[in-house]
Amino acid sequence: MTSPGLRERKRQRTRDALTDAAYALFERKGFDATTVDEIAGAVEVSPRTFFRYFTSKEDVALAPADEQLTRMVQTLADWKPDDPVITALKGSVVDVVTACESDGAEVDRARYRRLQALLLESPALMAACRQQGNARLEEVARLVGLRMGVEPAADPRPYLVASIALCAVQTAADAWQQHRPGATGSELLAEMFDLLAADLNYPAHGRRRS
Amino acid sequence: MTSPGLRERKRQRTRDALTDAAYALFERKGFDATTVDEIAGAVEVSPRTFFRYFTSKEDVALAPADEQLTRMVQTLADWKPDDPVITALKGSVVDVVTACESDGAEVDRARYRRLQALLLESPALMAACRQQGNARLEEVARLVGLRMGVEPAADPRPYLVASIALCAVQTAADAWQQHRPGATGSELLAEMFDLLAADLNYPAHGRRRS
DNA sequence: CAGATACTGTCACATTGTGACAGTTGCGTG
DNA sequence: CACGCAACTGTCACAATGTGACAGTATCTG
Repeated sequence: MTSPGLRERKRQRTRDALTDAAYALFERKGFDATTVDEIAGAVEVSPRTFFRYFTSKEDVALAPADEQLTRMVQTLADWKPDDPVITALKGSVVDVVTACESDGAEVDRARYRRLQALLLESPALMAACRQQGNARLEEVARLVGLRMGVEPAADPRPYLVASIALCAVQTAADAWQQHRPGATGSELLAEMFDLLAADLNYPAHGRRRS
Repeated sequence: MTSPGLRERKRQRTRDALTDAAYALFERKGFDATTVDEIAGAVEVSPRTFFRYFTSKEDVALAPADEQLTRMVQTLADWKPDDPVITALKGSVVDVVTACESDGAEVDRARYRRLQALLLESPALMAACRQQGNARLEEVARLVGLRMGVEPAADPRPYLVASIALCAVQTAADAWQQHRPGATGSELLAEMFDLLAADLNYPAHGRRRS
């Protein structure tokens, strides 16, 4: 495995510098009040160049979450094929977050936490975040469809299940930030997935069937 | 009830004219390719005035959906208090859509259908749509929490249930547009809510089939 | 070294969205 | 009816995001 080449290393350095500068400014001024010009200026780079690394201001903020999401989808794709859908979904999500919380760098964990706060602060960023999740929906639905043995193109159920899984992740993130900032993300995620089946039937005990 | 006054009528006419012009242009050129300037120009109004009626280009496109959503939340709030959560959610959503499909004007139904197509065409509009749903999440979660007898501020489960309900609506809309454009919206919605409990446990009872 | 390739800065531009200000028009009061 | 208030509108100016085109510079490949 040869060295990545000077050009690529430089490019990665610029990208990291932009991310760091962006998060530093977000921390200090908030997401909305920070402009792309400022981020680019902090790295001594033209604003035009910023848009060659990130497609938008939201993109740089959501980049860490996007990597996590990529890992989750990949883990789901590789998951033990005999497990039921809900087990595979819960397992891949929990595993990725657990790995991050135990192996990940401290700066990364701080960044995820910071991102949660930014999401509460900026509706625009929240919208971009939901859109980002939605962009993976197709792929998750495909994997879910495979596992359920149905065709996502003809049956909306895989989409429904995939959407609900994303809901659980989103709700866990909200709970982490708003209700129980002390808990670990993996705990909350596991809780959410465990709640899914139970709550939908609420109050199922002693009700009429059909 | 007295006459609304000339001023208010005029304002409503302008608003309707903007909506009509917007949808006509969207139909002809698509959402992204239509500019606010064109919409305003078609009504002989300054672009500045457009933004006094709608906060954004997305807003004018989503206005019909927003009204539906308002009706659904209202119906949920007034729903028979003894029904279980899932029944109340399904019932209020289905009722509103059913009422629209039987009593609503033809132009309205065409507009909902057109809006679905626009959502598929424009990621920006889709993002705005999800944000719009998310804006009601707080309120829906509050109503769900009341019905479940728990406090949404301390327990994330009402949020989870509310999110999932919105997922079901969204998925029904997708299915309507993509898989079964012939079906009625109320049919599909009822189907989605009926699927919720069953699919989440899939295949909890017995075996996965391969 | 030499050409192909990638990266960057500069310039110009379209679009969305907002604030300030002034002119006009409908509405209620005397 | 005349008056003033409040709402509505247009114009101007402006900030910010995002894109296309072009030229110059650095890197990589042969």
